[in-house]
Parts: sequence; structure tokens; C-alpha cells
Amino acid sequence: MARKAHTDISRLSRGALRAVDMNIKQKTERQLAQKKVSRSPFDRELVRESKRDAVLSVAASAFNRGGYANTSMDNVAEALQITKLTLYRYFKNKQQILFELHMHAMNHGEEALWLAHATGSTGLEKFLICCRRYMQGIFGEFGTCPVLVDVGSLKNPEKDRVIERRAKISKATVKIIQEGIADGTIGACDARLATLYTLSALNWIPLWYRDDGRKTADEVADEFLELFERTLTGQASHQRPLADSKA
Amino acid sequence: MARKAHTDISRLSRGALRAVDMNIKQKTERQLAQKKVSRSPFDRELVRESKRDAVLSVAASAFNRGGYANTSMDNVAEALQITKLTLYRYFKNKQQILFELHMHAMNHGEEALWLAHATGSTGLEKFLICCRRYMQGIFGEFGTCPVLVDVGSLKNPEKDRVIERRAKISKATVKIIQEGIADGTIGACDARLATLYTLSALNWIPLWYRDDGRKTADEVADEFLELFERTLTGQASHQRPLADSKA
DNA sequence: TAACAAGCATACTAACGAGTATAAAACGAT
DNA sequence: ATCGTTTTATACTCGTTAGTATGCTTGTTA
Repeated sequence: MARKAHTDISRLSRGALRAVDMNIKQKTERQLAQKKVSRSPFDRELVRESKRDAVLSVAASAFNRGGYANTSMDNVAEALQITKLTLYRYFKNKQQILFELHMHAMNHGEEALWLAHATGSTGLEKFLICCRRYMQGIFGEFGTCPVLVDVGSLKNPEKDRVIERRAKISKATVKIIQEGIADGTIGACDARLATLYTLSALNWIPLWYRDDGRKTADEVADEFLELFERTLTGQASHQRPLADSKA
Repeated sequence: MARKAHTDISRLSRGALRAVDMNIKQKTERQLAQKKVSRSPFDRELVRESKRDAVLSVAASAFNRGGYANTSMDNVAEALQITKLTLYRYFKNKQQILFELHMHAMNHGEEALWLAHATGSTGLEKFLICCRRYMQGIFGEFGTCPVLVDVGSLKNPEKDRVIERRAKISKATVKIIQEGIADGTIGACDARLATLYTLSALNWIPLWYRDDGRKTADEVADEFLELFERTLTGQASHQRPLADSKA
């Protein structure tokens, strides 16, 4: 029944939905398995990684809410109930935290693109798979990832690396939309602007989403997927029959 | 002919389009007229206001591109080819610049809502009028306005004032979408998420738009209006006939 | 129990940028 | 040329925060 609800709210086939859900599930399990192999809770390295992940998660939330520059290392430490000295045991500096957060977001973006091409058949389907996988990534691990605007807070050469990866993801997304326009599953539009339009909506999610019970992450992801689909499958108004011309 | 091009890319009636365009034109002319009345270029106050506007415009661009915190008063002064001491002759401090920029954006938002209710007949039409007027505002005067994320850089009590105005604008936008859902011009969806989705796309524009000849502001505004319309008029997928079921 | 790791308290340096003080230069109006 | 306004040059204070030094406390492991 729950599966049926997914199918009802999106054009993605059951197979495509399953592929997306399985991808992140497998990835998560693979990561857990890698940690479990020859590792116990007494494994110093494993504990260290868990603590690093906790810092990244809390820092990501704080950076998204108030901005990187408006968040001090003391703020992050307080949220974790440790001192800022402890933070420097796990991260070289504040910039490294921001950089790794961006890298995680880029990893999700690239993984989403790969999965879209691996399992999607039409342009629209690829786009929706990509968005769903990306949303699952930014909702899942680390709670949230930083948004574009904080690229400005990164310093070179790391900043250039993130900008380069982001540009590639954006360009690949434009291509997917162009492919959809060509195969007829996406309505005619400026692919670049449509990409900016939809990526804006995607990247804005970490800024406002709160896990406050109002909507679960999955519900938000499903609704946004629905809105993405409407945006892309809608016809240009001069092609679409007027509502009041029906009779 | 140019007028016809507008009509072709959006469901807005000619009357509605004209109302939006006339609104900002009248506002601009009214402001110019106010400046001209009993004012000459030798009018000290007029010159002072022009200089203030120039600071706001350049500061807005710099804040959008690199972020408020990553932009120093020296940076803003350099861009204007003056010294930072001169900036302090026109603004009390850096926060005042940011605050006034946010206020301008809120003014455009509220004006857009007023116009939407004054000239729109359906929910969809009101929404599109609102978006068009808002985009004209943030494109026109001052080039750009700061985005939501820099609210985090504002300090209280100004920050609370901006947040309050922004919340009202957001709530009013949700109501317009709900009205459209009720009158059938907007497809069934979560109005709050649809508002976040579309406002994200709107507020992201100053971050990426460059007047580099690729697309004019009006072209971007028109394309986005088209995308907004598709988003809102699209049917839920379980209601829309499948493309391959046509025969 | 000893050794080591992890975290902490306290204090500190250094850098940066907002903002100001003072005096001089430049500019514009008469 | 003079006077007033505007801008600038130079130097400075102050606050904030990143990041570090040192030594102590606590917890974990062998």
C-alpha cells in the first residue's frame, strides 16, 4: 500500500522508484558493512569516523540555518556538547568542515546523475530519478548539506574544486532536460533556465526544511518530485487548451 | 508584435500583463517625478539620494555574489571607486545597508501582492501577476536584492522586522495558491510546499543572473513565468492521461 | 596499576574588518 | 581667490573569532 502511494504521486514507474530507493539503501548498507568488517565498537578508527560524521551533521545544520560566517566553532562545539578544542582534533580547521560538506553534496549529485542514466529511459524519467536520489541524499546522511551561496565562503583551491564539480552537475542536468525535450517527455523550454529553476528549488530545501513532524523528508521529496514533474511536463501555454475552452 | 510575444508565452491576459508593466512603470515615473519636483541636479539632497542608491546597488550585487560576510566595506567602496570613509557618510554602518536592501525587496514583494489582488481575477492569474511584478522589482532598481540566506547576517531588531515581513509575504502567497486550487486554475497540491518551491526559484535569481547579454531580464522573467505557470497548472500525474495512452 | 587517548580549562596569539579620529586635499559655488 | 562641502590619506581602536599552547582531568585499554 505504501508503495502504491509512491506510484500514485509520480510518473516514475515502480521499477524506477525501486531503483532509486535501492540505490541509496545499498549505498548506506555498503558503507555500514565496510565499517563493520573487522570493526567493533572498540575500533578506534570507527569511533573516530562516527565522531567526525556527527560534527559534519551538526555543522551542516548550523551553517544552513545561520550561514557559515555567522556560525562560530564555539557554536558548533556547543551544539555537540564538546569544546572547540575537541573539534580541532578531528578537523584541521573550519574551512575543512565546509569543504567536506560540499564534497558530500557533490557526491550525492554525481551519484544521482549516474543512477539517472543507469536506470532511466526517458529524459523526464532520468530527471526525476536524479532529483529523488539527490533529495534522499541531502535528507539522509548529515541531515542537510550546504547550499550554493556558501561556496562564497570557501577559499581556493577547494572553492574552485567545488565550483567545477557543481558546474559539471549543472551541465549534465541541462543535458538531461534537453534529452527530455527531444524525446517529448519534457515540454519545450529553455533547458538552462529550467535547470536553474529546479536546482534552485532543490538547493533551497536545506534552508527551510525542519524535521518537526509537519512533513517527513519522504513526503517533502515526493511532493517536490510531483512539482518537478508538473514543471517539466507542462505544455507551453500557447499549446495547451484553455481551461474555459473545454465544453 | 512584441506585445503578442508576451501573450504567447503566458496565460496572463493582455490586460493583466499591461497592469503589471504599468504598475512598475508608474511607480518608477512617480519616484522620478517626486525627485524632479522642486529639484534640480544642484539639489544637494537629490545628489545625496542618488549616491545612496548607487551604494545600495553595488552593495547588493556584491552581497549576492560573495555573501554579506565575505564582502568588506572596503570591497564595496572599491567597486564604487570611493573610500570606505565615504560610505560612512551615507550609511550609519554595514548592517544598515543590508537592512535597507532587504526592505526594498520586501517593498517589491508587498507591492506585487497588492497588485495581484487588485488586478488578478483567478488564483493562477494573481500568482503570475505577483511573480512578474516581483521579478521586475528585483531586476530593475538596484540590479538585485539580497536573498533569504543573508537574513542570517542581519541583527535584531531589524532581523525580526524582515523575517516578519517575509513571513507575511509567504503566507499571502500560500493563500493565493490555495485560492487557485479552490477555483480550479491551479492543480491540487500542497500549497505551502508549492510556495516554497516557487519562492526558492524566485529568490535564487539574484544569485545567478548576470546581465551578460545571454538573456535579458525580461526574457528570464518571461521564461520563469512560463515555468511557474506549468508548475501550478500541471495535473497530478494520477489524474493526467499518460502520453503513451493517446491513440 | 600504568600508559595512553581523549577531552577540557585557561590563557593566549594573530588576523581581520567594522568603525572612528584627525588633518589635509580636492572640488564646487560664489 | 575665498569659503564651504565633500572626499581622502593615514592611523588608530575595538571586538570577534580562528586557531594554538600548556597542563590537567577523565576514561579506556592492556
